[in-house]
Amino acid sequence: MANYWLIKSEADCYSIDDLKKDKSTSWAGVRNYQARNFIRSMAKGDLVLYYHSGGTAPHVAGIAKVVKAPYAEKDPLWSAADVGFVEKFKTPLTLAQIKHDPKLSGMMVTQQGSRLSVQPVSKAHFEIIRKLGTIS
DNA sequence: GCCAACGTTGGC
DNA sequence: GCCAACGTTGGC
Repeated sequence: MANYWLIKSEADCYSIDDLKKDKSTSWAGVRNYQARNFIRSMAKGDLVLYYHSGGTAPHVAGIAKVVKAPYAEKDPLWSAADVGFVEKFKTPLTLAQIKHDPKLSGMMVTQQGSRLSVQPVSKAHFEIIRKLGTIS
């Protein structure tokens, strides 16, 4: 069964445009045990919300997918997975909008102090966000 | 740039 | 094993 995730990146560090240009990238360097465990739960084909943190209005910028199952980094304590570009949203969905939408309540990213850079997302939430981001 | 929230480190 | 100090994240 496919799972859904949300991964964070600072837009001026590695944005969805960078991912689009590169086609895919190795999602490595996560140094948080909870986030690492989520990475290890990823499977090829899982869909991923690509979230830009930082900036004036943090937002979900588009969709990526797991293109290579998780593997150990050089240091076997940590894991990485490869994610590929799927689509960039016509209308990025801001964190404010997510918080405001009752259908999206309970998402981990809206909870205070959630600093996890890799988070699970429910199928329902994923599909709502994809729909909202894709309409022009 | 500020600061609250959170995770990690390290002395005891 | 506790907890204070410290570093980092990330919204605002």
